[in-house]
Amino acid sequence: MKDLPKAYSPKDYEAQLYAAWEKSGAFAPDPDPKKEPYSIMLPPPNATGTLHLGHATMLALQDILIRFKRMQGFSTLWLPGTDHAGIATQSVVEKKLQTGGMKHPRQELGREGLLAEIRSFVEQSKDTIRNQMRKMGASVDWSRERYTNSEDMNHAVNTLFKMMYEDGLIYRGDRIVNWDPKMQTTVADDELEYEEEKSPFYTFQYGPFQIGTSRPETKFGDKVVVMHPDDPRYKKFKHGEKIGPFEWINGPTTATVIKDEAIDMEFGTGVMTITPWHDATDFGIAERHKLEKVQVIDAQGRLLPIAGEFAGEKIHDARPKIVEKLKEKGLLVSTDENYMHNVAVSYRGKGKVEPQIMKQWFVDVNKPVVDWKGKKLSIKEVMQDVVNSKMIRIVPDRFEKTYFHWIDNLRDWCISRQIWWGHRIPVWYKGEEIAAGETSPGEGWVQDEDTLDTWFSSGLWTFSTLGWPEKTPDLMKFAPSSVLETGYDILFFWVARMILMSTYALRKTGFDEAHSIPFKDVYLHGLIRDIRGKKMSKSHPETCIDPLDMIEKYGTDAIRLSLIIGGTPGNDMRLYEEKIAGYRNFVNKIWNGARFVLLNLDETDAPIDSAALSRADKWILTRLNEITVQVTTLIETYQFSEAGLKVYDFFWGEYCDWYVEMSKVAKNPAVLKHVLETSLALLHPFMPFVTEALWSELRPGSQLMTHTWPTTSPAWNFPDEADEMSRIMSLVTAIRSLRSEGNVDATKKIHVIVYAHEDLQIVEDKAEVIKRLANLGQLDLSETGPKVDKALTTFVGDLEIYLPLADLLDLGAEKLRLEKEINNLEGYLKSLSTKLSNEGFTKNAPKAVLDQEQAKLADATQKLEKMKGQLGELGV
RNA sequence: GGGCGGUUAGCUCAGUUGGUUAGAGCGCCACAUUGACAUUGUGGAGGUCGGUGGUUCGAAUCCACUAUCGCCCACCA
Repeated sequence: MKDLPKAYSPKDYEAQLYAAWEKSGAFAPDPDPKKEPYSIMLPPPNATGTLHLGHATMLALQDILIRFKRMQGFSTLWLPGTDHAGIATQSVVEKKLQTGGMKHPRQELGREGLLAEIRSFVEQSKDTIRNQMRKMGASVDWSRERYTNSEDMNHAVNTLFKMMYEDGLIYRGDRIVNWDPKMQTTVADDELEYEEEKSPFYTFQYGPFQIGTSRPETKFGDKVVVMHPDDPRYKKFKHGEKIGPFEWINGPTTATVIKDEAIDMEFGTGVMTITPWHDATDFGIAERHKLEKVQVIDAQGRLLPIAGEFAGEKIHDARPKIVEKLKEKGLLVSTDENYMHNVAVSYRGKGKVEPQIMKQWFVDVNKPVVDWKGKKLSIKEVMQDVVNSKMIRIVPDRFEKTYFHWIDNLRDWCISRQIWWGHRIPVWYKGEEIAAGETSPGEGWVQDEDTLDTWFSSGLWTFSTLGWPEKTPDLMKFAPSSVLETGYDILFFWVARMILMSTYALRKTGFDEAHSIPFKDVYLHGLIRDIRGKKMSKSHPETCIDPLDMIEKYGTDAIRLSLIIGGTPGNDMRLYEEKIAGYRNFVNKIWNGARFVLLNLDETDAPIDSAALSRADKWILTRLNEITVQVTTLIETYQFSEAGLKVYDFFWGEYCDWYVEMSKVAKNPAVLKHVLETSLALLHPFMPFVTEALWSELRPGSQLMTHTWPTTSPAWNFPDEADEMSRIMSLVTAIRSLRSEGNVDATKKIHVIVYAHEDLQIVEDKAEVIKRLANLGQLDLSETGPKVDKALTTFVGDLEIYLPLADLLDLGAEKLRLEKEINNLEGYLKSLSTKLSNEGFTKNAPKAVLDQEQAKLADATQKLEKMKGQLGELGV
């Protein structure tokens, strides 16, 4: 007799259990060389703050996989870590310093001073994150924790940079970049967000043309007017023709006509002037036609001397004045005040982006430098090949399409950032000379001031964390990792970049193609949304859920389940408190189910006696086998929600509601205990804490986390008895339903089909049925109340009747149903035999499939015969 | 403009190669309650699976068209 409290209190167990797991050393991979490796690299959260529900989901999913594989006997590595998140972190810290009263942190603190501030902030964040991961129950190997901006990571980054530089993959060039004047840095194309903005759209007279623009402040240097070559309105203008002089903002100007297909004839007047320095499309046109590029706005967002009287003004202030001047000159044709357009904003720093031409470092994605399957491929082609050839599988597979589309449009990647926080570019300058390397080539060399894009270093995550460029035992054993589990929102940012970096770097350092990929599977989870389906944000505190609050309130197991169940790969999921409370109830149900077992255990603790199994025992053991197979397969195919639901339903709906109830009349402690323990094992990956807590009550001194994953027991498989049992259960349900309607004594005619041992009897009078049932089980069913209710449930274990159709049925309806079913089956049989007589199918299909089809055929034939028999017996 | 996803009970969602009477949780209604559990049990009400057409013996599931909501990419002079 154990004395456990009536309700499970997570707080009393969780921290203590986690500490015990950690102490047991089982978080680290088992060194046994016979065990197959299984590894997951945790997508490193940004070391900028706290974990949100997205992180919690990711931790839960990965922990399920790791715990599952660990129990299955793999040598599992789950490597944790954090990301330094360049722009995001520097921006957060600068903002903090500014709210603290410092006006210009960069100028006031200098490079080293600001970096010191950021470092201490990051250390704090890391601690918070570690603590939260522990609370989530994440069974990560803390001894291998990594950080993207540590010294060894820096070494890996520098080594790779140098390799790429020497291969000509990294080059420096003048390119149009997305300049964030607020953070004073460039931003990558895919780090842009677009915000809708209403701003006036002006049409100006430009020589003989009318041109539209929402940005008149860029128009000072425009000397090129572009139109579509097929536009009939401008047929008389020739490509290359000079126009003017005519009056423009600051006096007369001339222009050149250029015809280019990039122009949309439908938009505005179909003519525009271009500003190559400050617009990506214009830059493209200028490159194609080898046009001059003039800078109009500086890096701080101020107009340059070319703007004449407006020089030095902020664009925002200058814009209305410029329009006013053009209006006075009679050059303003019209103004559309309601023009809606998108403005590019930095995803990280939230600053409005101004395109600029600048000297930046780029990665060439089209240069064929990778030895890949006997050819020289560009990194872009390798990225396509690994997914095309299924070396890497993306789940759900629809994201493969998205991935390919992104790669098809991939341009050279700008990797330099004008911020201080991050990996400083390992390039050194001395006059005109340039050298790449980790350390200064010597006297008088100056290192590049800029840092690398954060994704450059996180792209190395899967292998740099294992010790690359050294060929460490970990790297040899655990790369490539088994699965990358992350949100679909960073498929491009990160997943693609890891594929790029890993294939290049590992191939370059002697790994074959199969060992150069970063991971074998990619599992993408959806985003967690609030009850309204909106992204959770701090601006809506009423629907924004903090995982820590929920853990405090409902326990970790409950929140883990509520994040897993009901979610499907790649689809967003809504979360709300009631759902978490629901799973808290399940946690408590498990607790109490186990309490019952503990109270009813046999002192002898004898093993299951196969010769002394009741029908109920046989049924629950058979069901347990089925569930074990299903759950295993479902987890292996990343169907976590279904897997969790399966055990949930089994444990609550079958084990507790039926088997435990029956045990109150006639119990088999060995079976009770076995099914409970196996269920706990099956549930452990989903809800590690409560299962481990109960396990230690059932088997003191033993650890569930490292216990063997359940397998089926062929000796305890009784499909026929299980089948009978479920029919009996249906009958009981039907009788309960009658009783609950107050119909126990009713004389209403209902036909019940009861197959007794041998002879078929059709009993038309319900009262008669009740009487017979009562005789069989010595029950007085005329009584109502919980006693009868309970008795009905419990006595089915001994009920010696067989019910193929556990229902109360109208005979006419039953006949119709059977006829319909027979008709369907005949059609089914026809299609099966057609399939099996088709040579194309029989020749090409694998044997297993053929056998399966044959079995289906036999099965259906038998079923058909049975139904025909039943129809005959009905005799209606 | 290109692509992807959703639309199933009052609400939130499952339903993976088409197959008995479409499921769960929450909510709702009725009943029950001293022994595993009120964080409970039992029963019930509630759905023409967005629409139309097609394929099939059989469609929530496959195909075509369509409506609507959402997301991603590109473009926006």
